[in-house]
Amino acid sequence: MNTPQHIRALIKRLARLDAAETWESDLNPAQVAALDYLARANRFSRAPSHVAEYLGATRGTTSQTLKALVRKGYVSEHRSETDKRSISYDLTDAGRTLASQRGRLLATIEALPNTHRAELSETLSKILESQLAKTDGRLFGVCKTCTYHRTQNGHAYCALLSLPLLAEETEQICHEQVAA
Amino acid sequence: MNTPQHIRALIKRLARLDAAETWESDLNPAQVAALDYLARANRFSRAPSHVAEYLGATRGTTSQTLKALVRKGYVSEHRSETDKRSISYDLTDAGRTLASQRGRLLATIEALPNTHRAELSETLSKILESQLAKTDGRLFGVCKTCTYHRTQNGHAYCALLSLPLLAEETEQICHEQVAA
DNA sequence: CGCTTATAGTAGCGAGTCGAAACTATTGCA
DNA sequence: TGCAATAGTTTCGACTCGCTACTATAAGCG
Repeated sequence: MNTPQHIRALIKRLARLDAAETWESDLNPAQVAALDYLARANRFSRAPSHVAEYLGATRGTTSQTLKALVRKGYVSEHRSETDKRSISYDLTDAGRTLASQRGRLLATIEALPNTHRAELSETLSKILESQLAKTDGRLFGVCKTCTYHRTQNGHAYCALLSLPLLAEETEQICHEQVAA
Repeated sequence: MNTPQHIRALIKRLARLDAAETWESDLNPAQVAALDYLARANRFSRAPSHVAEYLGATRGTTSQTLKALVRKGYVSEHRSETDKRSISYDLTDAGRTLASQRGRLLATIEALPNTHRAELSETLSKILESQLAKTDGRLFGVCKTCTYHRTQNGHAYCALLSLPLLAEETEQICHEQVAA
């Protein structure tokens, strides 16, 4: 019972059952997925197009989902000064509260022994990387694991954008991230 | 990077990107999930309520999805003689063809080394079992791994339904399955 | 036996997702 | 200066989703 078919079925069912749980709140699965992404992404990666690429959806669809989150008060829109086309979405307090809620799947994963978690993380990461390679998708990895991440006398710095970074920002998802 | 949050995100993103791929066919993700279940389930487990429970959806929603599959010609309806309320869905040839198509995720999993596949299968199964225990959900495991599965002079037999089974049926999903 | 309750499946509703295509407003490049 | 690329939005039709209300059949029990 470790056929590829079986493993795929496990991944899909796990995700599906988790998504079904989501209807208990006032957000649907797509809205939860978007909110969850925004909660983990840095300030350069919270535009509709970034959410769309991360979720594998079109910009049009994502635009609607984001508007729904604004309407429900979990997220706020901020237009950029430098590029007047682009928009960034920030979580509101309500959004942060909702995003930090635990959920069954997380609790189950937490209960796993450390060694299993490490193996699981490793294997799933490999699978994701292979999948993304096939579609020219980006990894959306964490800032501090990026080739462009630098540290100068205790301060983090992005060599791609030529900008200083806050310590907590280096733990966030960046759409520009390239594995070191 | 093997925090529970990260692992959950990996599972959900993998499933989401795989679901996005299904729009390339003329079936949407829910329809593919239902078709995929029907392709793997035995003759006692292909009713709308079984599909609904497996997918974590309501009977109403599942009913519509199944009707869509009938309309598109991938599945056919069969009413039971013994219980006139119940219906079973069978795949048509077109349905079987579609269900056997490979897809990127499957190919990626196939490319994994055997040991990693075994570990992955084991850990994901544990997670799924924990999740199902929390919601009183059924495992929908394979017939031959069930407590009620018997073998009498080379022939398979179900001790719950008191019925003889075909060899290939013992490899299929059964909604009554209880892990031995 | 008949009556009540449980079960199996369905229809219709309103909100929202989904991709696709057409559209506006910027920005960037030649 | 002009034209192409980019960022985001709108609208469309098909569909999912949970929900409630409904029909038909079956099963339990007095």
